[in-house]
Amino acid sequence: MVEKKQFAGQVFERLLAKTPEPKIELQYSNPFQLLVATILAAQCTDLRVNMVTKTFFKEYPTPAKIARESQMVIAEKIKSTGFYRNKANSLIACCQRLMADYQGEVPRTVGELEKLPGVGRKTASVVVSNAYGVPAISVDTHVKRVADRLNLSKAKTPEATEEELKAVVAEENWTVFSQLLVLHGRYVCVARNPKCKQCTLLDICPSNEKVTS
DNA sequence: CTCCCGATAT
DNA sequence: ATATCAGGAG
Repeated sequence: MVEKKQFAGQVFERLLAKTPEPKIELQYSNPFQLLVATILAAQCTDLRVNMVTKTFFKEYPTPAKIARESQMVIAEKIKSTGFYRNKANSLIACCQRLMADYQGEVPRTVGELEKLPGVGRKTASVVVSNAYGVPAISVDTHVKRVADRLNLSKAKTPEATEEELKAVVAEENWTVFSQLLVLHGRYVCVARNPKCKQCTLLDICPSNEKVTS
């Protein structure tokens, strides 16, 4: 446990040295936009979401309008993010709930957010940490993979990984740590051919010997 | 555990 | 042409 905390701290320091200000790549200018962008980001790259939201947010600046829109109309506009029917339904239902139960505001806790349609634990954590400054570790596919390769977690589920990471990282660093792992996973410790040669963690990574590139 | 889907890397 | 990417709901 103690060694694991030290190891996590070492990972944190090294990644932070490379990226002093790790920030989320989704573009948004308020909690509502971040919520919408993150719902659209399910199984989709942030880059593509940004292409869609750039115009989508001009047309739908608040939950009020989405809540009254038809599924087909929304679906058409978010099509390129994939799973567009599901996401359109989620978005509309989510905005209806925002209007009905939260005066159009985005709730400030993971618990409340998770109750919203289309919002799972990963999305809720992203919103709460980035929009409201609540410490959170959101375990997406990148965090899961990187934590796994670093043996920081051998958990099977994202929920379990989240708990293991929270146990070895100081709470005030949760959000930054989480974002560092996302960026590291997205650009260096990628799924297919991890770029180990240019990895700042190469010498301390338990998975380094198996890789060549 | 299966379904939902377009975009991009190979 | 096909494998892989990237979360949530039922």
